[in-house]
Amino acid sequence: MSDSNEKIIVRFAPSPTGFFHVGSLRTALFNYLFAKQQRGTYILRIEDTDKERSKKEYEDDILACLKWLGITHDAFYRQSEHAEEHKRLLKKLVDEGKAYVSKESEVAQETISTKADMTNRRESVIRFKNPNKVVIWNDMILGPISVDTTDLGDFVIAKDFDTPLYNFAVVSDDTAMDVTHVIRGQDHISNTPRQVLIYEALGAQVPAFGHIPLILAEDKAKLSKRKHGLSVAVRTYQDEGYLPEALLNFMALVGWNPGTEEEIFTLKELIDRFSIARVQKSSGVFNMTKLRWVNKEHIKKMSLDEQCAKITEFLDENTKQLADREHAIFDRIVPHILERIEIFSDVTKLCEQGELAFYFQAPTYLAEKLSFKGTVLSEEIKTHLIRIKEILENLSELECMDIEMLKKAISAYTDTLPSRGNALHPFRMSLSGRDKSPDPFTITSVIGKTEVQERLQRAIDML
RNA sequence: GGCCCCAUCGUCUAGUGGUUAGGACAGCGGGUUUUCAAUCCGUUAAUCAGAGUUCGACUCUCUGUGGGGUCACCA
Repeated sequence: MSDSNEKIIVRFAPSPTGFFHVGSLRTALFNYLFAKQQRGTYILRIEDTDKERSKKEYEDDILACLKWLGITHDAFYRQSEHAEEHKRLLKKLVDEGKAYVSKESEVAQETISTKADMTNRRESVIRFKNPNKVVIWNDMILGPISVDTTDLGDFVIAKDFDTPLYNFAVVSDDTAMDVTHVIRGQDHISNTPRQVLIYEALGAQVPAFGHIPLILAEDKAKLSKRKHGLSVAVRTYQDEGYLPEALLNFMALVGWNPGTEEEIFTLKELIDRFSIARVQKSSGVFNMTKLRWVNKEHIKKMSLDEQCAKITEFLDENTKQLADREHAIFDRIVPHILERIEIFSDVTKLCEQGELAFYFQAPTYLAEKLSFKGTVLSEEIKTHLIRIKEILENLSELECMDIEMLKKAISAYTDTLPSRGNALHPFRMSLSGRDKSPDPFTITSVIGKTEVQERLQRAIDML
């Protein structure tokens, strides 16, 4: 553990070998929260030592996603920028006899496992001289862990002096950057003993380690590619209209809780409440349904302007044009759209399923649809619709826009009927033309008295 | 298989020897509703198993079982 007056330095070190993954996102988040809460430094370091697999495209994706999420770093490095330092330390270890250049030709035949590709193997590599001791560290999350490194053998730390491998490069960089706390996924536990050995060989201060639980798919298998329609790429959550803070909020909640019954947090609130001691030991399942719920809670907290802007962004072309032309109507639909979505791409679905069009344009439908449950005679329906039209006639435009007032006026009539549905169903159908839609009072409050009168008349004419 | 880690409702979790084992999401039921959505109320559901320690174990110990991670000249 560190002194309380020692400044905390953490890093998030993704390798740009794939699109930014939600699992990595949580590692970044926990590092960020831990650092920010204690006024420490959060470093972003791109681990690009694997020249074959690293791509600029992936680095750009990581950076863009992090920016979208609002996880801002205090310092930025690429591991490849530190080649000289890696080389220097590698030479130092070899000079001190703590590592050695190993000729592989003799050992090759027996050592090579089936998955290793013989053609890519070199005739010499740099191996770490394993002191074969028991390494113990007190994990910030898991508690004491001890591993006998004897069976690790003299593991390879570099292909040559210019090509360090992961375990060595990480220790070299973390040392150079004075990283005090290494927070990473539990899939790194098995790397830790090797790294501790390297720290000790370098005579460097060993940082504190905290291995956070992994995130699993619904079938409890590793979160990989597209499973159960769930994507692992952070980018897709942005594309689908999730709010960055909602995603962060949800990710924080799998593997951590504040110890209270609060569940919805802004990034700022997460920083205030976070505690590494309350991080879970066991892995958690990524539950998309709950994510959607969290997202909806965050949507509710947005300002009306923000909500409008976001909805507009996800309108399909056709609806967007209608909304532009009739923005007064659009403004009035917004609260009703909000009721029907959990993520903003739901808005696009609403458009595609025709659940918004009737607000802008009179619907077309079959006359028989006007009959409630198909049992009411046209003559009766006609009577009801004419009556409703008359009631509206006596209401002001303003009264029609007030759902409660309107409902009261119409109910005065429909409540006298044996079945209100006989009148209210055709009323609603004449306005929306759909089997399932918002109620006629809501629609009236959006489209206004005149338009309703017209639609009512069209229905009456159809009967 | 070796090594390491983990284990409370379907899922995320609270709980740190004595609780009717709490909350949230989902589910189910109901209220409100012409319908859908939304909303409100209610409700089903869990301590992996077996020993031990103890007056008393979800909680401590051991064993078993189950799940996961890792065993690269990737990171």
